[in-house]
Amino acid sequence: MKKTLKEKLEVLKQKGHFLTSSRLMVLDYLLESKSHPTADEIYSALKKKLPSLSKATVYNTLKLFTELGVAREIKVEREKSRFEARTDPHVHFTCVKCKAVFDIEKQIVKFPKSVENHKVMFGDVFLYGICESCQRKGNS
Amino acid sequence: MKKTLKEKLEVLKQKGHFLTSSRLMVLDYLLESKSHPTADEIYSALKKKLPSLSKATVYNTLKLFTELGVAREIKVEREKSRFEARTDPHVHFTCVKCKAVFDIEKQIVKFPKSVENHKVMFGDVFLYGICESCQRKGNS
DNA sequence: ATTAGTGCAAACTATTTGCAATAAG
DNA sequence: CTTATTGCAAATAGTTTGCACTAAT
Repeated sequence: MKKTLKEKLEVLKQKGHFLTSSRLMVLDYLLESKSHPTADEIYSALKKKLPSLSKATVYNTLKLFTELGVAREIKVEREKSRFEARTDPHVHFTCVKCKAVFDIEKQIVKFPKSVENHKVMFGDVFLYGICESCQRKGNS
Repeated sequence: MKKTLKEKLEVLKQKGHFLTSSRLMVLDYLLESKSHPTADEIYSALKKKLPSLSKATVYNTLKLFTELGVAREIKVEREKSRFEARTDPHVHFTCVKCKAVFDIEKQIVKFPKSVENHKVMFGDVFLYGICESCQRKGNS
């Protein structure tokens, strides 16, 4: 279910949404980034290239992408959301020291279709600990 | 690792914290409740019994409990935290319709000690879907 | 030309903080 | 008595919203 830039743009078009430069830039930024950026990080990074960009537009864009399934919102910290362009199911590891979020390729769970009479549609697995880099720094 | 009220109060005492009526009430409320209440829900419920209670105290108390491992903060919605007195590992199921959060007793994952060179300390599994009650209501 | 999208500022929500008053030990 | 805890109000952080302006189609 990994989609390319072109495929994701196709989703926008087909649903009748305009291909604006903010949308292109946010989508491109998400696809390039592995760091699961926050709305504010995306805004700050893109503001340099597109000085007219406003934070509201970043939020609007991320909301649209999330609704269309073009991006995903990750709730590893309560205070702020992080976003990623990957929409295929995968585990996230968050470092409790440096707060970095990593994608884990190894599939460690297979979700059941139902549990205790509730119908399961999707699920998230969040692991927390000390990342490789912080372990090396003795930052534990 | 399921602890009783008395055991949890013991943790407070041993760390030199006062046993105030707000703390007793919040702890008692959490132990009685299966609904994973938000800070505001706890505040509203207890305000009736203890009219002098302030929201800041509820937040202070929940923060202290979380730090001491007496309660747990659950981040199923980004906007607000939910809390529970259970601190043993277990899966949470959230209904996307009614937003109710259920504890799942069945253990569906066993976390590895490390993944891709990161040291795993703990983890969360969140399942989302339609709960039994909403399915019956045809609320899907 | 239309109307969706943008930018700005103001509004909103959940949570935190500073400080004087209060109560647990 | 002493100092942790409380209650209040103000502050903060992230996100949303209303509205006039702009730009994609």
